[in-house]
Amino acid sequence: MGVKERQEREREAVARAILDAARDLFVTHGYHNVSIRKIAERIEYSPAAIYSYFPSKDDIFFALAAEGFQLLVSTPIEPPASDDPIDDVRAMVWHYYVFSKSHPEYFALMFIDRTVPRITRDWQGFAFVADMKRQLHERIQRAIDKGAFPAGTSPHAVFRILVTALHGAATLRLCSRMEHGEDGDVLARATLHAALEGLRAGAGVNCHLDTCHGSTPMNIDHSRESASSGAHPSVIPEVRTDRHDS
Amino acid sequence: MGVKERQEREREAVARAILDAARDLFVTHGYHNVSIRKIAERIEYSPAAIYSYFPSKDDIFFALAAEGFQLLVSTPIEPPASDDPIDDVRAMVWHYYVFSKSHPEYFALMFIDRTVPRITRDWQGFAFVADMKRQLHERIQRAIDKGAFPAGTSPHAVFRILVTALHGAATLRLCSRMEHGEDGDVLARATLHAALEGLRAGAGVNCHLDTCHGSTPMNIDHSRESASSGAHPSVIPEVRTDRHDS
DNA sequence: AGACGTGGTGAACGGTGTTTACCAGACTAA
DNA sequence: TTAGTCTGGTAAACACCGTTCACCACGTCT
Repeated sequence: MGVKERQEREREAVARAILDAARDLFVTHGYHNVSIRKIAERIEYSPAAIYSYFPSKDDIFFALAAEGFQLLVSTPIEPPASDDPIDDVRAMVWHYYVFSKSHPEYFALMFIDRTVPRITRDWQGFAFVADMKRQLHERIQRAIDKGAFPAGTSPHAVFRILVTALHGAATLRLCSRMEHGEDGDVLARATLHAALEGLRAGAGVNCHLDTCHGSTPMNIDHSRESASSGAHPSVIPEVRTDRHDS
Repeated sequence: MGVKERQEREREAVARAILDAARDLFVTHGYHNVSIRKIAERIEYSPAAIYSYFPSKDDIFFALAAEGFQLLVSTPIEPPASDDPIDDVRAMVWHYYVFSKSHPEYFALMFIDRTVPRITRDWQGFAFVADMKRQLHERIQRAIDKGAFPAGTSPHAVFRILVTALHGAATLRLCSRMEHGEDGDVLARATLHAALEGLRAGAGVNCHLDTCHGSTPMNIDHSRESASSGAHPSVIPEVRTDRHDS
């Protein structure tokens, strides 16, 4: 009777094994240096077998990206250094940097790699990430209400500016573009500190970054929407994963 | 008589053609989607011919990276908006962001791509980049002397913090990790502004980022030197280009 | 017991970076 | 002029890659 159920379980187990093998290999060798053949060899299946679990290498990435976001959201944030609401905000964004250190390959997959397939707009993994963002906004708003930032400061601006600044430090470190002997943590802390002080000095007042209040910062495929960029209209080349239809 | 000279010229012309073709293809298709075969086809040579001009695909990258730094240094900086020394500093670092927009593929090659070969420490292209950095430091020091930043502010800290913050904005934009509808220029300006205001408020005083005062922020191969990192010692996987000897 | 369906396979296709044996033609020296 | 050398370029091969497809064996259902 439980035949279908057992088959289902077995399918899931193999899919799990594929993801585990892919993750392990990605962590140690980097995404695009890992081949379907290597994954297949690791799980002792033929390369073709993988294609009955995932339509393409792209989709293995999608599944791992979802795991990455789950990891980012579910990892508990280190408690702030003091009761100062500034430190509360600092701890929240610092979480982003810590994640880039503790899970570098997930971070690279999710936020850096340009050779990785674009996540399509209607991706199921959106909801819980949006939830997290809402929580962050609320806590920032509370800090503003307590007077940690000048009245009129945009919580969204605070969020984006701090994440952007830390993203710079995280990517410089992760992509080995630090200066010789420079300490990534020190640079990250200093950059975050400067941005925080600037926001305390009023840089987030009347600062409208949100033109639409939409999604989260992942590599979304916006190709169908109007390209509303600056002076250099469309110089940015479309970089995609290797596919045959090129 | 001038035979050697003519041969030399011809060699150089072909090398130039290879680099031009590679650059054009990289700009439109992205670095790792371009094959030696495609470059060879473009210049109407056999793939093997390229290997008598460049030892590997890696070295074509090195040559292009050198061109990129040359481009970054030689492009004139947009004049500052006012006589305020703050605007002078702002204009200098903004140059970095503008470069990420006007030459996205060079920027990605030089500062983002983790799949690109590491530049070895004893690379000839160092000198003139170091020169540029010295000039920037001097201009920042002048701004400090004029009172634009608090006395005791470290010019090196100003430089690194501002570049790091802008690097975040540039990479978020370039890697398509902006929020939906967000304007890259607005985010970049806001982040830079916040960091500048923070430094004006004293975030750069007693801020020692330079442990060694060494190289420039490119992907240097530090493999021979002691890895002096933070809490997660060596989690960062070594990501290298596809090679057979792996 | 026999038909059916599904998961897995080997082999292939068209691509990749790189190496190698070889050749035609330009140059040089006798 | 002729013989020899040196060199730039090539075709073919090697060992990979992502992906597809015809096929087969086995478990399941009738």
